[in-house]
Amino acid sequence: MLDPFVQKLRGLAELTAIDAAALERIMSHPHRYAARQDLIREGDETGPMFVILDGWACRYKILPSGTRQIMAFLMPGDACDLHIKLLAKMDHGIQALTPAVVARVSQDDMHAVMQNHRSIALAMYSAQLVDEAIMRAWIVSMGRRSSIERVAHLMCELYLRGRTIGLTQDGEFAMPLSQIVLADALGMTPVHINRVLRELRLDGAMSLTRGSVTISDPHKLARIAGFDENYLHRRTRHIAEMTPQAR
Amino acid sequence: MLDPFVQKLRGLAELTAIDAAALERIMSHPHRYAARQDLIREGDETGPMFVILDGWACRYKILPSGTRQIMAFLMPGDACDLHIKLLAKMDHGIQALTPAVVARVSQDDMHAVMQNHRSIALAMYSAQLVDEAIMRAWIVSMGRRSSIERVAHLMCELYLRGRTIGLTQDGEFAMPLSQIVLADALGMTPVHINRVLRELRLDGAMSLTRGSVTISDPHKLARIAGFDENYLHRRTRHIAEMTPQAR
DNA sequence: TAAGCATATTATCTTAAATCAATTCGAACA
DNA sequence: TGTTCGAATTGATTTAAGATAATATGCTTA
Repeated sequence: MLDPFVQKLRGLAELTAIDAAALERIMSHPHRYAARQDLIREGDETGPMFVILDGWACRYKILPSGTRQIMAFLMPGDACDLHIKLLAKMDHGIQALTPAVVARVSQDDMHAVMQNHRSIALAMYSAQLVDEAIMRAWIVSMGRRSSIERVAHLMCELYLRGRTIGLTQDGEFAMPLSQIVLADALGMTPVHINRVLRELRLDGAMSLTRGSVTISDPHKLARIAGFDENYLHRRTRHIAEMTPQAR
Repeated sequence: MLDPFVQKLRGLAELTAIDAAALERIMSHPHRYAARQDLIREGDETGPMFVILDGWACRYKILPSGTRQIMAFLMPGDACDLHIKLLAKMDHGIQALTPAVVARVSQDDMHAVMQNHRSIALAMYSAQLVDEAIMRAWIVSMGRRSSIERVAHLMCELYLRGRTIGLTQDGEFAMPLSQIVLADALGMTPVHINRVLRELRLDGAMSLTRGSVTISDPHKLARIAGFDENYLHRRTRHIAEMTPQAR
């Protein structure tokens, strides 16, 4: 398995083979989680940094009313919470959405690697800045976009993120999120998500089936979303490459 | 003027007088901005780190439709964008909401100070983690809270943040945000914000007047908001101290 | 292969918040 | 000391999305 973490960081900084080897060393002995299993819960003492190697997870919070809000999706290659040990307790939970393989890296190991490998540190800090930009984009979506724009925008984001780590093939995207999960992320009801997905399908923009998204018309989807990929801060622009026929 | 930046970081880590002096050194020569003036605009090349010394600012984005979404409020003591130079361009703007005094710290200066003052580095990383937690709390609010809960939640957050840097006195809070600005932050219309504020006033929870908030019943306000202060990761709990008569 | 259960789908009805439209208020200033 | 202009307030109407409910579909697994 080509390490998706190394693959992702390579999109943010130049990593040598030596850097990559150092990363792989601290990520040996990954743990397996079942779908719906918590990696860590709200209120738990903060622990190691997690790196998702396979499968998807999310950050989430359950409100007193019982409703859930998902605040971030974590896909292979994503790391969470560099420096988290500085805080005492988790203010939210992290849960596997599919069966997942996750490395747990101690603060000390990570610190040592970043000290000895300058470009890893740069890549990690860049990744954190991009994660913050993604959160801001979610705030913009929830505040000022209609439901169809919001769904389209999230799909554009996830497609481009998935592309970096090889989850896409032409307009096909391996995305294992149920409509219920999407609803919890977008602050909508599953019923309404379903209606919006039908509209996007009839529009010929995209269609979602169990475990997979087909982007039929990337430009239409991006237009509906008002999508501007700048916030993902990739080295090269990719919207054009969302087109199935582009190579 | 007691430096609000030092005051804030002291809430996150133990700083010696020497640490404080080092911070003050790199923040000499602050700039003045008028209300509505941009510190930096979306699309601009990334610049120095900003530290708000006086006044309020916000991170914002203008959508193609012309609507604005505010993604964060910056008050005295808040720093933005440690490491920002790793990214090429700003994906959002930062604008003064009131006349403001802002220090601009170069990446190199900040790096040097963090190298030589371990506790400053720890405080800065903690501050960044708290900023991320605040963004996540905003996502939760926008996704799953009603308009009255959202307004109440934001007020609780700002009150506690303002408290750290001395903007509050008993139940009185110097908060210079107009209803239009609040609307842009909460993803609502100014008209609806106004209706919600009336409801909160009639409820006896809080009332907002030009430049100032009076928290009449902190516990009621926190109850309406479903407010749980854990995400602000303060050393001590403060909700009780929101009560005017508490010392 | 049938049962069970989560997920998806569709229709109907309700509601929270947006939109539209006037005023009113109040600080800045000419 | 009246004028001006942005901000605040209130009412009437519309609408996007929620709530409810009734199937349908399709994996799992017994």
